[in-house]
Amino acid sequence: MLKGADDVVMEQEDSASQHGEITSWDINDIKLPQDVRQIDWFQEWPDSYIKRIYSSEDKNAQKHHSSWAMRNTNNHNSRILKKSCLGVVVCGNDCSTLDGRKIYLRPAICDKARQKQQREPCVVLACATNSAPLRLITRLFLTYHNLFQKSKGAHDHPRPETKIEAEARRSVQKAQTAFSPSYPRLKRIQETEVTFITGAMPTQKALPLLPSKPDAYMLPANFRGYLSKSSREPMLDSCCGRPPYPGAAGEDGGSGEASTWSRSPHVLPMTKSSHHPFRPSAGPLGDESCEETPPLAHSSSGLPLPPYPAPQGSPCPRASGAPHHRPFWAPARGSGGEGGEGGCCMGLSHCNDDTAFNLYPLW
DNA sequence: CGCTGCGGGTTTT
DNA sequence: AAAACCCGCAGCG
Repeated sequence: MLKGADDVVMEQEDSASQHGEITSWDINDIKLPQDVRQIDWFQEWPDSYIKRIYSSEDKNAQKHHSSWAMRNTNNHNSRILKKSCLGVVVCGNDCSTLDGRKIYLRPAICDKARQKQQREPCVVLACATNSAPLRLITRLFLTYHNLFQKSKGAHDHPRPETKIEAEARRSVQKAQTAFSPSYPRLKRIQETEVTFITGAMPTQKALPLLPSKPDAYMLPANFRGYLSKSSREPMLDSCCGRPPYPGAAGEDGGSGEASTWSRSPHVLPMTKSSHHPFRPSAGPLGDESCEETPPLAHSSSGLPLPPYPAPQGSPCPRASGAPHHRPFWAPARGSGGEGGEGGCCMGLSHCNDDTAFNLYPLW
């Protein structure tokens, strides 16, 4: 059944090898390579079939973080930690914001919390829906053996919020509830929406509610059909597995199965985490190789991104978390920090896209 | 309160 | 038999 996909992933593995990565090991190996020369940047959005080796300095790798909502899946092997993706939470009403974008919330990891989450109203203004059915898609598995990581399968759903974004949204919701218990519910929802959509973080609460990068959980209307028509059976073959435009078809090759959702550098959220947590403190490759960021020629297609060679082998931090990707209009946080790096992401394509996304009113 | 890792038990392949 | 899933527990922030 999955043989086709297996073939694909094998090709992707080959592709990874071409990048010089060590692929001679398997996560199930009792003895994993000791003399690791190639250390990978932490993959915040692991997708498709990828094997990576992280630095022992990499705290995200140590903690087995992922921006996908992953839950543990017991494989009865204490040496190996296996996780499966929980998918993404979408509005049960299939609602959209005024500009047609969808919201993609992060599923709670805890079962109880997730059930509770699904009883909560949609965060989108004026959406009276009380159900936000969870799309549970577990085709991707992450396997960790210490700092060795292997992902298998492909996400066939959009990226949800990052953990930090979800936490921020929750805290904002909570705060608003606490502040005004008698506040009309809808009103609260509206404000929550505003806050969460603008990406306000706990640490940024003092900042004005500037629009941010909701891209991670808000995708263009083009993706509507995907969710509304095939919310149960995503059409991998006809949709995600194919580049949306001819130009990208050539590079497709074996990576076709890989989800395009996660291939989108600019579908990445602008989060606090994006600024450091998912960025190795010191990478073996430095800041080079960011040229791997695709020359986004997506504007016409409307799709947020073109598929591009899988992230594996791409140590570009931006490719995995849009790190210092501050909106062009956003004030620099603090006086120093990553300010100096912000400029490197001011590529036109990114800016154009971000501009389009960020300036869209959502309510 | 929710995330994370662990592990026993069960179901599916 | 192996893989995947379900569930509860404990530690932690």
